[in-house]
Parts: sequence; structure tokens; C-alpha cells
Amino acid sequence: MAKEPKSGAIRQHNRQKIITAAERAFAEHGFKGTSVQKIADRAGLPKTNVLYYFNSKQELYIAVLEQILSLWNSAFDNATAEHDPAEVLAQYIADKMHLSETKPEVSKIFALEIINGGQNLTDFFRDNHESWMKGRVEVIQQWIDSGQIRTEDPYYLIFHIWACSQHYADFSSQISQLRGNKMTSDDFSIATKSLIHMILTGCGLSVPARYQ
Amino acid sequence: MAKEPKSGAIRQHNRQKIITAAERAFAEHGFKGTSVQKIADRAGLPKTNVLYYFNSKQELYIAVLEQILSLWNSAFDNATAEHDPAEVLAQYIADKMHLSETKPEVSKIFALEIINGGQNLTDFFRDNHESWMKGRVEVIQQWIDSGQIRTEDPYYLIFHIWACSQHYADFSSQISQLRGNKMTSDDFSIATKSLIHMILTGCGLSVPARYQ
DNA sequence: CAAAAAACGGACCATTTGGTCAACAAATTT
DNA sequence: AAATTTGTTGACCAAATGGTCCGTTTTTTG
Repeated sequence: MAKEPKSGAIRQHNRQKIITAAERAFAEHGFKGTSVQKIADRAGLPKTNVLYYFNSKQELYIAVLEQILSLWNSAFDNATAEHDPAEVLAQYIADKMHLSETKPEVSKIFALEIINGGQNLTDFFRDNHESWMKGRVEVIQQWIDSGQIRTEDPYYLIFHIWACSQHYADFSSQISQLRGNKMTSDDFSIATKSLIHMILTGCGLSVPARYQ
Repeated sequence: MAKEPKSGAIRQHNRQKIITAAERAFAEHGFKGTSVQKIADRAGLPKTNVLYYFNSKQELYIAVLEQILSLWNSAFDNATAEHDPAEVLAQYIADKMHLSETKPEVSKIFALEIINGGQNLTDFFRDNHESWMKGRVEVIQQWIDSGQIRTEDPYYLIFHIWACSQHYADFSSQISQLRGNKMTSDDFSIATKSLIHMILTGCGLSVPARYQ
């Protein structure tokens, strides 16, 4: 079924144009709320052309989700118990916050997907994600066991990092409304420091100088 | 236009039945992803009947949002600078976590709404919310000024509390998948303690005995 | 440069869906 | 109990939408 890559230059270029348009559209209105026509308009192509490259709306959506995965990487991925938890966690939080600042659509699409039960995430992604988590939990558990950090449960620590950092992307409209203006780059910098401080201190770590 | 209450017993009863059905449906599939027919089925009524009580899908959706507001209340609402910040914040976090545990649909509907820009929230709600926020920020600022708590910015503190507590409702599917099973009541209890510990400690507060 | 492959795009179709109508049934009111 | 209001429902409609068809144009290839 799936026509193989064929990687022509035009194909590559158009697919990317469509994915980018779709990314923004899905982030704004969710899967159901986004019509193929709207995506096509944004990409500056006729609808038929979009369906030519992606056989269905669902297929396009999944392509968007998959492209997003490449952004998930972070230094935390390869950290071991030998690393300094304060450094690793601070860096991880900073990375996540940076992503929320620069690619809020990505976070929103994922949030929408997960809230709706994550039915479109491939098993491949799920397994990957799960084993990533297991690995990270193990490292944190070792930090706990060696008395380097103090927290109830590694899972919750990671969830709290995700929750807070993603909140700045997903709930940006609420944040802007309540604060009276959009978060500037400086605001993000302060929020990041604030979050790093809270989480590290909350784990009994002291904040590395360059994150203060 | 808007037919006034008329508060007959049947009316009251049916409206509530519909709202409850709609609440679950919207939480699962969002506004666009939920058809009036589906809501009607869940409520055990013909679609026409749903439209009879709520003139449009949008009107029903707004009714759902408004009913939700009643759950937003908390002891934190009336706290002043004279209160003990550790007590007040711990209680607030516990309240929010409790809501995530018992009414995850509510949190999800709100999350979906805010991610999509909150276009359906009434001005009334927005203003209310904004002035609530201003009041709370002021109290926290006083705690900061008097050296009782240590945090960068009151706004971010509140955002982080929301982010973490709501995460347990909104991202429950992800949490279940990664942990390997659904959060039990005991898990929630531990997560709550963990969160209270992290946030209070992160603000330089010590955790009140009954939350440890 | 001819032939094959890839890209383009208008017309079209089936389904879903929000919403209306009109007729009928049940409750309430007078 | 008659009159009026409220509740119930199936039939129906128009718009939106995902997706197909098929002919045409452009690009690539042998």
C-alpha cells in the first residue's frame, strides 16, 4: 500500500511543506477540527495534492507525530548514575523549556493526542517511550539510593518536569491572559530558572551556578 | 433568544442528564470530535431532544464549561497574607490533586479548551479568573516580601501547581502506560505528597506534618 | 527525444453532521 | 375538562468534509 519514499526533490520538498502546514493546523484545532482543505490552503496546494502525498488525513497526522519525535532528544537520554543529578536535571529542564518556547505547536499536538488517549501513537513509539522511561527511572533510582537526591518516586519527578515545562507551551493562551501579555524570551528565561530552582531544591539539590 | 430557565422538574432533570453525558464525551474527543448524536446516545435521548434543551452544540458546550466552574473553588481563594503559606499551599495542591483524581474529565475539557485558545470561555469567566489570579498573586507577593517563602515570581508558582496537578488528569493515559498500570487511590496519595513536598521545599517551606 | 513516471488539479461522490420542521404526546394551568 | 404550555420524535435539509477518478502537465529516465 504505502508508496515507498521515492525521494525525489519535489516530493521531499512538498511533503515537508505539507507537514509544516499540518503541524500548525493540528496544534490549533486538533485532529478532528482540522480539515484537509485548510491544511492544503496553508501549504498553498490544492487539496488533492495533499492527498496525493499522504493517502489520508490520518496518515498525514501520523507523519506529523513521527516528525515530532526527532525533537524529543536531550542530554538526559544518555545520562548515567555517574553523572551529577543537578547538572543533568537542570539541563533537561532547560531543554524542555526551550522546546516549549520555540516549538509550542509540537507540544500542543502531543498534548491533544495524549488527552484523547494517544490512539494514534504507533506501538513503536509507545515501546520506545516506555523503555526510555524505564532507563531514566533506573538512573534516578540510583541517585536516590546513593542519597544524592531526595524524592518520593522517580516517575513523579519526571512527570512534574514534563508537566511544568509543557504547561508553558500548551497553556500559553491562559498564561498570556492572566499575566496580561505574552511571555517574552526574558520571561522564559526567568520561568526556566524558577522551575529549575523549584525542582532541584525540591529534590534537595543545589542549583548549579549557571542556572541561577 | 435564550429561553429562560422555566425550571420545571423534567427540564432540570433532562438538562443535567445531557450535560453529564456531554461532559464525558467532550473530555474524550474534544468539541469538534464529539457529535450531538453521540451525546444523545449516551444520555439515552434522541438527538432532537438534546437540541430542544440546548439550541446548539456550542450552547451545550458552554453550559458544560459553566457547570465546571463550580468545582474551581478552594480554601486558597480566601487566604490572606496572614495565613501560613505552607498550610495554604499544601491544602491547595491537595485540593487540585483531588480534583484530578475524582473529576479528570473536567480537567481534560478545560485543557482542550485552553490549548485551542479558550475561545469559548465567556468574558465573565475570563475576568473572574483574572481577578482571582491578581488577588492570589498579591498574597504570595506579600509572603515573598515578608521573607516567608522564596520563589522567583508568584505567577510561575501558581502555574507550576496547576501544571503538575492537572497533569495527572490530562495525561492519565500516558501515565498509566509508562507506569504499567492505572494510578490507584494510594498512588494518588503518594503523588500528592511528592508534589507538595517538591513545591513547598522548592519555596523554602517545610511541609506541615499532616502532608508528609 | 520519446516513453515512462511523478505531480497536478478540477469534477465528483458518499457520509457525517449540525440544525430545522411539523406533528404528536404529556403536563400544567385556568 | 378545556386550553395552553412543555416535551418528544422522526423526517428532512444544507453544508462540510474525507476521499476517489481521471485527464492533463511536468519531470525524469533510457
